[in-house]
Amino acid sequence: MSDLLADQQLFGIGEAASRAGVTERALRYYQELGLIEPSGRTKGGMRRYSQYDLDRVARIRELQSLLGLNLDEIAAVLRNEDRTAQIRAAYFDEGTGTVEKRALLGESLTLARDLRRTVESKRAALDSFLADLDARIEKIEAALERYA
Amino acid sequence: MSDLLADQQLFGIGEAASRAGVTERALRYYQELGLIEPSGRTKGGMRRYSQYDLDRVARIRELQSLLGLNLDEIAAVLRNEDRTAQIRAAYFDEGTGTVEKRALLGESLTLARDLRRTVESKRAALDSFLADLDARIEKIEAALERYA
DNA sequence: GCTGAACCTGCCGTTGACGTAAGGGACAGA
DNA sequence: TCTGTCCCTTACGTCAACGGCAGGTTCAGC
Repeated sequence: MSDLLADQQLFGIGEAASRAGVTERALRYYQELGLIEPSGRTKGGMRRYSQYDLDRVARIRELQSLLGLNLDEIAAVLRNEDRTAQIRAAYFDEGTGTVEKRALLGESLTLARDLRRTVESKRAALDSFLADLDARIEKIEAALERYA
Repeated sequence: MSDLLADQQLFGIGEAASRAGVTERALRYYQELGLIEPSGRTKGGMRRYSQYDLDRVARIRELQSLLGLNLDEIAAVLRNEDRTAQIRAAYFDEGTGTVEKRALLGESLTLARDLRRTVESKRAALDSFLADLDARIEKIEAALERYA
């Protein structure tokens, strides 16, 4: 149980920022835009971040650097993912009817597929870029070969 | 020969901008940063862009959106590519000695490989991102299957 | 030669994503 | 209780990548 408590560890904004690899200002800014909300606050009003929060920050950075989304678009993606989690919760709730469950799953699937399309098109572009680059490299290597 | 002339067609900044899918302001800004230089000017000083110039703009946008490079980094990449082209020219020049040629090719190869590393790491990250997403999608689909 | 559209060079404005400093409270350890 | 460090909110500053004028010039067609 002490392990469980250790797992529930909360961090101040300084520690959280350094673990997440961002600045404190960035964390406050993300919060301002509604991207994250620290899991708790001390009685005095100081932010306390959980590992879940840190993972969420990592996700934000990933969406930023990998897909080039701006923070508004990221907010939308995160809302979608939160919604999916919500759906999962309702899905496992005995009180949810079958028809309802199917609707929820369908919605969830649509959201995920939308994101997938975005990512896939990016990947395709990147692949063809890489192919071009490889062709160029091979040409140069072949030229060098002829001189070796 | 009229075909050749047609191929050499030059565009004003308005037409060039709309063809490249950017604004006139952006074209002037890229020029300010040394990313492009219109192939010519009229006697009165108006910019004239060639197809080569437009391709270069497309490349700038690609590096921007695909790799997330800023304009300074793009300037560096373009300088590298220009250098490679220069090298190719020298390479086919009879006046260039064998040792020199090999050095030029080596430099060219290094530049291309550097860029390749950047692109490849990005692709890897994107791939794992996509794999995660696919796993999520399959889970949802499986859940839906059980209800069909 | 005239006219309307396209273009020129400044140059200040804007937007997104934070940076940074001020003027205070909160907290943990001695 | 005191002290050093961490943290709070508020608010102005910054940097990249352009946007958008103003005031004058050039060009293409008639």
